Amino acid sequence: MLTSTFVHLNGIGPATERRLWDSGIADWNTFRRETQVPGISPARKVAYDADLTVAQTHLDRHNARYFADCLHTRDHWRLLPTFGARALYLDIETTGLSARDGQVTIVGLYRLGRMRTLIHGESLTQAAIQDELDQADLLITFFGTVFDIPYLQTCFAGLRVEIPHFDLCFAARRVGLQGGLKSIERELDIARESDLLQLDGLEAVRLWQQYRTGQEAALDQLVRYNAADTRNLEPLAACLYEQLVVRYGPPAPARRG
DNA sequence: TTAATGACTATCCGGATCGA
DNA sequence: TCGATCCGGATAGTCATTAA
Repeated sequence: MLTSTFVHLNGIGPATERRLWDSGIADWNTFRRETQVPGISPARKVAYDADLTVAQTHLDRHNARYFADCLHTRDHWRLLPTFGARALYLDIETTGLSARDGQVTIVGLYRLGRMRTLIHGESLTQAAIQDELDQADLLITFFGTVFDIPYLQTCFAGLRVEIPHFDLCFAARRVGLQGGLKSIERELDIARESDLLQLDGLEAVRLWQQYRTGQEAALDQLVRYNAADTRNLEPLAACLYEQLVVRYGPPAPARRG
């Protein structure tokens, strides 16, 4: 999918990219082999060839950060096959107040098949979050561009997010799935433990308050709730990716990594 | 309830093409 | 080579949506 992408080139949008695909130019190599491309002047063709060579170099070096900068966030989903193996799935819980007045209570991090839970007052530090981000190639959240990441960056000034960010909330909307994480999970038959089905973000706030008054079991349930939210982002991302490819990707023969 | 972002829409402007 | 035309990318403004 990534080597079929042309919208990162200055002056090429979705319509031109679609036209390229329809004319048989399905990937970077094919584009560069052509001596001329209809609708693109020879001078621009030379510039684009150079840009694609640079992009190929970064792809060969597995440099996801390059594509974070040159691709619109709307198109970061295209990076899933290439960088998904080293994706970091992230979900936070808070005290329920605004980022200025509140606190992060739990940070769930799922990477390489391993769940890590950072708890306020115990393991939750800026360094721990930064360490996970630095080791990942792709960040995947639900509504994280609006809520999780800005909240974390308010609580932990200087936290750097330099990797591409695939926000599943807006991806879901683009394929016609409205609603929050739980309702979309139900719609796509993504399972979670039955005793966690009734929980939501506000309940998570109450569980934290109960834990602070000494109820250890509340923390256990909160951690499991957060882990379910975080882990379920993986099958949700895969499902949404498939739908995005059908809707916005190249014709079937060109759909590769 | 608040804040912030993406989606959507309208408009503008630049670039490519084509004919004289 | 120049000018007219058209296409489409860029931009600005507005609206809808979601998180805890």
